[in-house]
Amino acid sequence: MKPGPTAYVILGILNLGPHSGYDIKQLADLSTRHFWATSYGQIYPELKRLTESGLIKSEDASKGTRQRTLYHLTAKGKQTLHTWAADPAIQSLEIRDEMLLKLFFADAMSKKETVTHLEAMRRRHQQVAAGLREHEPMAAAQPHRMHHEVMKFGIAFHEWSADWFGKLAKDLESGREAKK
Amino acid sequence: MKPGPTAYVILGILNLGPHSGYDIKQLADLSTRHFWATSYGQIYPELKRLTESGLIKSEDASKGTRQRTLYHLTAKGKQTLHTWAADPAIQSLEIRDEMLLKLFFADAMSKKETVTHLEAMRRRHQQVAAGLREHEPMAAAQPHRMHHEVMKFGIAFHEWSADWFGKLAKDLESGREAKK
DNA sequence: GTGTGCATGTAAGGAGTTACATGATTGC
DNA sequence: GCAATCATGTAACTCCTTACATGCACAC
Repeated sequence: MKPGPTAYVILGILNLGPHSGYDIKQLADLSTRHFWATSYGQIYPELKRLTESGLIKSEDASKGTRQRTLYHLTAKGKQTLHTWAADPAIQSLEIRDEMLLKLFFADAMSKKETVTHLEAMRRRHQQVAAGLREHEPMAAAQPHRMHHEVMKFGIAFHEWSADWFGKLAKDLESGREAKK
Repeated sequence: MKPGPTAYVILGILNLGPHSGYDIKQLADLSTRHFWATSYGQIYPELKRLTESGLIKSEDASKGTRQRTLYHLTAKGKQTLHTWAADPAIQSLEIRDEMLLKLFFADAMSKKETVTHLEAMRRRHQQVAAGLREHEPMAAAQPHRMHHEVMKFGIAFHEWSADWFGKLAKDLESGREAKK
């Protein structure tokens, strides 16, 4: 059983240093979340599998009676991570956007409802961009350039999207057609 | 059991006219695929469920011994579709991009590998945009404006992305830092 | 006569979410 | 004392993909 992308989220984070399952979740939420989300329900079982495969190793870091387990990459894990990352084969990109779906079927809406909907989409993208912006300083401060670049991509994408839907809303409202 | 977004793909397509399960798949692949993909494994069972819920109705359209079933919306189905579409509540947007994930963990790559990877990302987005472009005339020809607008958004998004990664690749290669 | 497209479906399995359960520590 | 946060995990469930199975019709 070869590891899926979620396993590589874990390996990638552990490549930055030893972390607990809890840590991994927090870090993923601050960084990879906007293009690859994870949950505890995936992380803990995956940590077990990766340990069994010898890609990571656990070490007890409990404090008193409070349990804590740190994981770190093994040489094999590091190797596996690198092999995966360096493989340039085109990988899947999947998007599931329910609002875009609603917009697509907007015949079922009045023009006014459509404009409202477009406004909501614009706001959503702006909010996501703002959320990412908050964490940007952190991404800028750490030494891994691509961490920051990927964050910048996320911000730029959501701002660009907000813009696009804002423009379409305006066009629709003013009744003009055709938009280059 | 309330219908999920995939059910609304079906309802939305049936709102355009009666179609078979096969038709629905073809149409979805040409239109909603880039932001909400579906497969036969979802469509056929869902058609059964929607029929049982009274949102759609089947009618036999076999030709000789060759089986064919057309489905069309009932009044209740039309109502359900409209209620869903008009609900402005912010809906989920999910992105899963394995290449972005690899890029994020690019510490595991050399600079040269990273540039190659960025180039691959650029090409991927260009290819997707080109694929959508092919279907654009069809989207432009039919009377539902939002069908075309959503298609235009897809094209613009992938072209914008291709551009972004192309620029980053150039920046990295020329060794310059900071990119506004 | 044969390959391509039309047409319908299912079974198995993988991936991921949600809700739940439990308990310790820290700061107010 | 109480709330928030740290910390680990599981069970049930939904959603979706993939692979398979079957067969007709039509154009070449």
